[in-house]
Amino acid sequence: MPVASDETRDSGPDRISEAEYAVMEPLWERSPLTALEICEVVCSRRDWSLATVKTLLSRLVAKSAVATEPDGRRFLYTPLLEKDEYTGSESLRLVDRLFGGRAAPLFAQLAEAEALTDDDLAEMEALLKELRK
Amino acid sequence: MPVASDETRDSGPDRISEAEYAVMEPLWERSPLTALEICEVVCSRRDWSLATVKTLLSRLVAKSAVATEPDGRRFLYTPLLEKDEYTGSESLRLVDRLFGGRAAPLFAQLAEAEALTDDDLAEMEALLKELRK
DNA sequence: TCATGACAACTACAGATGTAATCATGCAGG
DNA sequence: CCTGCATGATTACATCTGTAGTTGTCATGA
Repeated sequence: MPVASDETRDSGPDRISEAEYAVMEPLWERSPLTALEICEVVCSRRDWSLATVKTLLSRLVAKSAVATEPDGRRFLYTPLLEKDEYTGSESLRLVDRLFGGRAAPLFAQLAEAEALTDDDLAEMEALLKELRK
Repeated sequence: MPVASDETRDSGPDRISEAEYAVMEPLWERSPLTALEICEVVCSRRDWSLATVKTLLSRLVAKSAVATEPDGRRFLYTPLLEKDEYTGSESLRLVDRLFGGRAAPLFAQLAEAEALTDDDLAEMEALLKELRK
């Protein structure tokens, strides 16, 4: 018979919150980092205390979004969830939820909000050309 | 001196949650609607009770996202927040948070996730042509 | 050796969110 | 006239989120 499943459920792809995302950012820039190094980056931007960063880090560890590696006294944190994985799934979620899975209306919205820079237009044009080839 | 500000703060553009969004959808399709009519649309999809829909409606009213108009015994609900307003600001938020305000990387992500249909590509191409004119 | 300081772990707590049950009230039918 | 259904209002409650304070532990320098 199979081993009785212990409580450490794999939990699937737990969504990470906005505050947690802020903690991931420095890790995506460079890793591994200590809690203090992460705080140096985000605590000023968000006016957080080091304790807050640590709480968020432990939640991220619980969600298997970052890994820890002991380094003597402290821990080094490394992202497990890749940035592209995250931005990709969030983007898909938005398109699905708000635009019925169609990307064109999203694009139209952004255009209407004048959120498209000339650079964006140029890059997208290039991308489109590539895709239709 | 200025009038002492009373407690009814205008509260600004309160964000609406995902569940609340589900209640807005039928209203954007057709309005005004009664709570029951809304439930007929969403309660099956989300496996909700009528009570849940009513709670969400009252939260939306509190956030000034929908308006009520008495109709004898019950209320008729009408959206105040327009769909485009919502999808637009959500889209902007996503682009800002995840892609530093640039839309091109978002589309690159979607392309990579193969979330762009041929129709999307065609529509976007047309729109691009329009925008660069 | 002993106090200090640096960390991670644990605890806290208010507000938002998801999901409803219960309360109150007024109209419609007997 | 009274009672029951329909409907909004009020209350409930668990979980998630944002934001920390407090505790326990160890290593290091006096």
